[in-house]
Amino acid sequence: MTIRIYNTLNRKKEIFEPVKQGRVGMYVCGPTVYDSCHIGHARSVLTFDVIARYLKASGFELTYVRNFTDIDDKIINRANQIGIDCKTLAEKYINEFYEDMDALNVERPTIEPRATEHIPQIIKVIEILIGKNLAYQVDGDIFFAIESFKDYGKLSGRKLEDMEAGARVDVDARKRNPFDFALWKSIKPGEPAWDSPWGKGRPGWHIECSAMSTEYLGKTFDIHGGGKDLIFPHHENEIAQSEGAFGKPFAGFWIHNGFVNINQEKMSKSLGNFLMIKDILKSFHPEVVRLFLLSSHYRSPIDFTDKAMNEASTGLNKIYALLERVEEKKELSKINKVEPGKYYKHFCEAMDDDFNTARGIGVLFDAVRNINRLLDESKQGLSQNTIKDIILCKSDILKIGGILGILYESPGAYFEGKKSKSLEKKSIDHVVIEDLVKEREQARKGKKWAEADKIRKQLEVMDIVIEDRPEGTVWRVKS
RNA sequence: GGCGGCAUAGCCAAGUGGUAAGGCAGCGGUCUGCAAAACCGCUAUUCACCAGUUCGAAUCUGGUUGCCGCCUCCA
Repeated sequence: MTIRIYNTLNRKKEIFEPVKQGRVGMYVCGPTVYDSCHIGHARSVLTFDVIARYLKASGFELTYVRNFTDIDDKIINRANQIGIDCKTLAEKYINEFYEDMDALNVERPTIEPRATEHIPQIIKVIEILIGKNLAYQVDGDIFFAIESFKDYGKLSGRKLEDMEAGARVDVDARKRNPFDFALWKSIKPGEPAWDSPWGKGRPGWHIECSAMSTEYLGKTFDIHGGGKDLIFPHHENEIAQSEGAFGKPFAGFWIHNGFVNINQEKMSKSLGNFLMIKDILKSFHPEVVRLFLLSSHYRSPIDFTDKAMNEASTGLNKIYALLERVEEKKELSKINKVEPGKYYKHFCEAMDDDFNTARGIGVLFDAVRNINRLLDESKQGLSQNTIKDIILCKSDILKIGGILGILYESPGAYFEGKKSKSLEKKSIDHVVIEDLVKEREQARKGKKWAEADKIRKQLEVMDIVIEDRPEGTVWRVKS
């Protein structure tokens, strides 16, 4: 089984081969912790969460590093605004990040380093760069000299000459080239600072990732990821720093996820349309968020709309309803360890092709339909063969769910949770519904259809849907 | 100005040389007291447009149009 990954570095899909056979080192740029996480963060984090899960499931021993940028202009500004120190601010948003991502069932990376805890490593890299004449000091600031690094621009496909033409960059007369960037910034009043050979100051934005990835994954590692926007300048600069300092190839594969739009608009401060994860989770089940975000390929842009979310919700219901249907059959409850079946294999084929979760979700629905069909066809009882097929297929569904990070609730808990949440929102008592359902069942027993239908209508207004099954009546909340 | 991406049914979305996955919505059917759920069938002779390469293209090449992103903090 070979995995093919679209490598931003070469702008094509390439066969994935890690530096060390069987082991993968992956570094992903995490958030700058100065504000709550929005749906765009969720997409990035989920993309790499699924990649990490899949690599592990494929047998790789994975070291997954995702950093927190906990010192930076934005943090300083925000902290000063609110009147608290940077550390407290960062701590607050790191905790929020965990709350959001735990809610979204994101697995923790192997290591989650913070910039402020790696100042010595950062200083060391800067010293090497100065020693190699790739960086220069002006007052207490250190800048990287991009013209001294011959490969500058290879990730983003930029040429220095072209960039200078229509560039909009801060003019800093002290820089040799306008695109030179700060490795170290000297202390300013009211800013946190650390001792360094160049006096008190703090690291620039890009250097932390070079220092921390090297610390935990080595000078050359396999995968470096992040949002598309990070390609330039952030990742370009990381390459310049790391390859400049160590003279070795940095990351073998560069993976970048696409953006999330809101109703076809880019999320931006001016539009004020940032959708925060914690707010989305008030309206939608976390697995709906996952299913929605994973239903497009990670590199494509995706448009967040209520309609799309409701469709994802309908889809998730369908899968859980199937799982519940299987659970209700005693003869299907045997839990034996089952080898991967054809649906899981098809899913893996999709994932091997640049982590194509969209195609994989198609396979998931195929599997769901397959079991529903088998159950529909066996009204008279399940044959041994059918039982075997269903157990295998269900096991595939759960395996796929494990990679996508969905279907981890029991169907019962899932539907109960939905009911409670929906009824709570409408301030309707559970008991009221139960009573109406019982009343209707009585009416039906007496074949008083008009009365039964009237009650059903009543429930429908409350977004309650009735299912009369052979075993009895069940009610659900409309998705 | 420079760099890059995208255009597939009513909507969402896979498919990168071999004859259009999947989901939602809709219609017809099975089931049902009627429904709901589920299943079955139907719903793109066609993949923005034009030319070319090829036995064969949604897929490759060139061009046109339209949309979007990055180049400034941004996932």
